[in-house]
Amino acid sequence: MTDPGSLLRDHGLSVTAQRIAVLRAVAACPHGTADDIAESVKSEIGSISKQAVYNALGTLVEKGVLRRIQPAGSPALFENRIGDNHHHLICRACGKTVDIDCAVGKTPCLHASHHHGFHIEEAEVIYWGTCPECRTQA
Amino acid sequence: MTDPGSLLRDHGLSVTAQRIAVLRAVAACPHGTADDIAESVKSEIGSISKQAVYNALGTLVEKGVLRRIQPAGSPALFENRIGDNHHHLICRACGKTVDIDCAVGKTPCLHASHHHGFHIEEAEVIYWGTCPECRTQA
DNA sequence: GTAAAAATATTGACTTAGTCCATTTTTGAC
DNA sequence: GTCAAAAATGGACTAAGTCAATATTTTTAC
Ligand SMILES: [Mn+2]
Ligand SMILES: [Mn+2]
Ligand SMILES: [Zn+2]
Ligand SMILES: [Zn+2]
Repeated sequence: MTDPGSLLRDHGLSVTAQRIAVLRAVAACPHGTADDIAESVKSEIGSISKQAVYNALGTLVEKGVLRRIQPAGSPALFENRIGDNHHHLICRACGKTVDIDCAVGKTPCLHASHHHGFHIEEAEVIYWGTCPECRTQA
Repeated sequence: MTDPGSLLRDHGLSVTAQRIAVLRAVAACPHGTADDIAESVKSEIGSISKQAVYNALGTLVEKGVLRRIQPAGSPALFENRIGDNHHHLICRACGKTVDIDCAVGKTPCLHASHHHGFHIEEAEVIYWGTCPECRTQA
């Protein structure tokens, strides 16, 4: 991982213990919720306020350092794998989330057939299914 | 529209004033929120409880009569256009939501490149962009 | 048509995933 | 080191639902 301090400085952000810990936590739990991140940060630096977690995550997403995924029926998930337009496959039963490479590459992989005059910025793809573990249980 | 009474009966559901009104409301406001539906129902039959709205919508989605869309940062939306696997294009600025015909056949992106042993049931696609109105304002 | 059983609706408390805001603390620039 | 700007904290507040007990309506059986 890039040094969190430089990463923050490179994006014009002040370097705080909380932001550094949040960056480390996201690296440690990919596709973690704000709550997962908070727990991980607490175990690393002792304490952090809920608001600081949301602020750090929000700012870092804004700067393009992190990516936020908001699957239906789940709190938002965060990851630091960015810039490759990858997608997600989520288990409907247990919520397990895995990365799926975009079959087409790095450029936006989907083009709406008729765009109604909209300017399209992103095509978000979520695959829903059942993971191997949940499937054997059913 | 199919007669709401028969539609309910055909799916083994009891026919109640609330369910009929909810079906009419969804037909009247496609991509409406539970709240939109509730307002529409109230103007039609006088009153309905919040819970009855959620119950009716939930049951009808379960039976495949309605479809629920849950875009990031928005309450769930409901529609009665089902069975054609169409997608949605949403304006980031104002939330305007329009239908987009399914891209299957046009892109390889709808088939996960590597499915990690999951059984994939659905590929959900949401296009994010800016609608013509919001674009001229910017 | 009526009565009992089953399904549904109502009400109000409760929950989750956040946001808002006033105050305190930390950071970066000089 | 001083000071202004930025960030963190704590606590109240909100939106979008869910839960559970009770009341009402609908269906089924006669
Ligand atoms: Mn990912
Ligand atoms: Mn639609
Ligand atoms: Zn699973
Ligand atoms: Zn718009």
